Amino acid sequence: MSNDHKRPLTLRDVSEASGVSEMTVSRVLRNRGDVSEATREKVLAAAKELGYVPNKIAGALASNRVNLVAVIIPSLSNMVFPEVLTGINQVLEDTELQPVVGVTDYLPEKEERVLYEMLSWRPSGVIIAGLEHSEASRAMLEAAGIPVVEIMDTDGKPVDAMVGISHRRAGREMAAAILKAGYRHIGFMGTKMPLDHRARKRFEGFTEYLAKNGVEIEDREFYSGGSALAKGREMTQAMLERSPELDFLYYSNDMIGAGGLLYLLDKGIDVPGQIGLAGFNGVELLQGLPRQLATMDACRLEIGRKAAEIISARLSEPPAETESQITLVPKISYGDTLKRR
Amino acid sequence: MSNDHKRPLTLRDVSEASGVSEMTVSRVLRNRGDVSEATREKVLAAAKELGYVPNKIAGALASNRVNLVAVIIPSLSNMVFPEVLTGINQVLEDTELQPVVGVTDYLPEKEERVLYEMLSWRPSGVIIAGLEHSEASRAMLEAAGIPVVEIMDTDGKPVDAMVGISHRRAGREMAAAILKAGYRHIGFMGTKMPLDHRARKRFEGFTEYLAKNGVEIEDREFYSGGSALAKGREMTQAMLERSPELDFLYYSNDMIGAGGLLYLLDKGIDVPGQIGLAGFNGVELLQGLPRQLATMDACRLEIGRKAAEIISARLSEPPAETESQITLVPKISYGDTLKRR
DNA sequence: TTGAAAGCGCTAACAA
DNA sequence: TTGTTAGCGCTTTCAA
Repeated sequence: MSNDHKRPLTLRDVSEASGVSEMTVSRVLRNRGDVSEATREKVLAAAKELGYVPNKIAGALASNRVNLVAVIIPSLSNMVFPEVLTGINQVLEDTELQPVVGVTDYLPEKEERVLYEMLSWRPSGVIIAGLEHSEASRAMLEAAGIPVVEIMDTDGKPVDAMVGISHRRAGREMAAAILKAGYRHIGFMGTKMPLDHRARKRFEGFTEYLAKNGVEIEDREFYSGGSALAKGREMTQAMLERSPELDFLYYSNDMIGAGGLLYLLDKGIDVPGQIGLAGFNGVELLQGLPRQLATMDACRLEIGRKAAEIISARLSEPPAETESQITLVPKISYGDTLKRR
Repeated sequence: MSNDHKRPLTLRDVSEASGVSEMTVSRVLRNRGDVSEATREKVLAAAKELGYVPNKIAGALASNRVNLVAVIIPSLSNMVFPEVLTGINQVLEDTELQPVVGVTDYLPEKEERVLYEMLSWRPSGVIIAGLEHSEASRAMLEAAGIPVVEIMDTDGKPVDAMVGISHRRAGREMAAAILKAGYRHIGFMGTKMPLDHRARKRFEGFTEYLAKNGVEIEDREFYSGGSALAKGREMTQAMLERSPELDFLYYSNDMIGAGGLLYLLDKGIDVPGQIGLAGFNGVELLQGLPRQLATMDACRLEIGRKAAEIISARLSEPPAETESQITLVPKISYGDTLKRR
C-alpha cells in the first residue's frame, strides 16, 4: 500500500516488485494458465503490497473482450425498472458479466445517444427496454454484432432476442375481466406519455376489447409529474365529479390506482360494489393498503432474469442454445377491488 | 451502414473510405484541432455511411482519459438512491462525464468488490454512499488519485470530499420535536439492518436526546424484507397490542410509517391526538395519503447534485475551487401526524 | 492544415 | 512453467 508516486501502478511495477515477468504476473492475476504455487504467491503478495488494481481498459483492448452488458431503460424513478435490474443482477452475479445502466427518459434521441455512448465501450451484449427504437438505434444494434435482448414488450419484431409480456393482451384481459364482472361504465386514467409504448399498447388492447363488445370508455384523464398517489386521488375525484355514472376505473399504473382507492375509501364509497378499480404492475409496495387493488403482474423480475440468461448463454463458450423470443403471461390478481365472476 | 464483415469498424476503415489520414479522421470525430471544412465533411460522411462507432477503450488507453464517474450505492429498490442518481445525472448531463452505477446491497465485502471492479476501469471520479468502508476500500479510494465524494452522511471523516446530512442530528431533532409536543411514551420501528449506518445514527441521535431528557424508548421492532407498507401495518398492530400505553411511533422510514398511519386510520384511532407518528425521508410518493406523515427531508436530490458538482469542478481545467465538506440541514415537516408546539 | 511515428498497459501466440 | 514479441485502436507529439 505504498503508492506515493501519483502515476497509477502497472503490471510492470508488480513485475519488478516480485521479480516475475509481466506475462506471468498477468497470468496469476487472471488465474490463467499454469503457474507454480511459489511464483503465484510472490506475485499476489507484491500486488497486494503495492495496492495494484489492474487496468481493464488495457486488458480489454488487448484481449478484445469486455465483460460489460449495456442495460438501457427509460427511467429509474418508476420502481418497475429497478426491479428488472435486480433480476438482471441476480443472474449476472454468477458470471463474469457486469451490467452498466443507461437511462433514456423515454426519449428516442436520448436513447440513441446513450446507446452510441455504451456501444463505444464495446460491451458484450445489450439489454434494452422496448421494441420501438429510432432507425439509427436499430442500425447500431444490428451492426454491433453482439447479443441484443429487447425486454418488457413482445408486441412487435425484435432486432434479435426479446423477453416480455404482451401489453395489448394485458389490456384485453383486463377489459374482459371487467366486462365479465358486469361493469359497463368505464373511466381510464394514465400518464401523459405518448412515448411510453407499453402503456399505449395496454390502452389500445383495452379499448379494442371493449369496442368489440359494444362498450366505450366514457371518460379519461392523463397526468404528468408529481406524486402518483396524489395524482390518482385528484384525478379520481375530478373524474367522478365530472362523470358520476362511472362504475369502473382502470388506471395505467398501480400507484395512481392506489391514490384512487384511498380516495374512494375516504369517501365511504363501496368498492368494488359501487365502483370497481384496477391498476397495472403488481407493485409489491402496495401490499399494506386497506384493500388490495386489482392488478396484473408485469413479471419484472422474471423478465430481467430471462434477459440476462439469454445474454449469458449466447456468450458462453460454446454458445448455449436458448429460446430467444420469450413471452411471459401475466395473471390478473383480483384483489379486493374487482368483482370476480 | 454497410458493415457486412463481422469485424467492428476502426478509424482505419473511415480513413480509407474517406481518403483522409487516420489522424485527421480522429481530429474530426473529436472536434479537435483545425481541420478544413472540406475534409471535415468528407470524414463525417464516410463515418456515417459506414456506421462507425469509435472505440472508447482504445481512446481511453491512448489518451489516459476516461470520462466515467463511478457511483456506488447500497441499493436501488429504495427510492432514495434513484433520487440521488437523478441529481447526479442532472448535473453530469451538462458535462462530458458519465455516471456508472454499482450496487453493494449494504455489504462491505460487496462494496469492496464493486469498487475494485469500477476502479479497474480508471474512472475520473468516485461518488460513494456513506463514510464507513472496509480498510481495503478506503485504501483503494485514497490510492486512486481521483476526486472522491462520500455522500448521504456527514457524521464522520471523509477520505476526500463529502456531501450529506447529519443523521445523528436528524434523530435528535425529531426527538426534540416529539418531546416538545408532549409525547412521552415512544415506540420505534425500523429495518433490521446492522449495516445501514445512517439508520443506526438516526436511531442513536434519537435515543440519546430522549435519554438526556429522561425518556426512554418503551418498545421497538425491526423487520426485513417484504413490502414496507405491509410491514409497517403489521408491526404497528403488533406493537400497539403489546404496548397499548404508547403515544408516539417513530419509524425509520416513511414507507413503514405510512403503513402504520393507514392502520391507525383504519382503526379509527385519533392521530395525532391519541398517537403521533413520524417517519424519515420525505418521500414525495406518499403525498396522496389521507393524512400527511410527519417526516424529515433527506435532501436526496440536492446531495446528488452537489456531489456531481464537486466532481465536475475538481475535474475542470484548471480545477475550480469548491467546498468539499457540505452538510445540508433537513427541515422537519410536521404533516398531520405530529402536534406542533 | 495534415500526416507519420511512437506508445498507452495489457494479453495472444509462440518459443524456450 | 516461464518468458519474449507483437499488436489491440486510438491519441500524443512532432514534423512537414
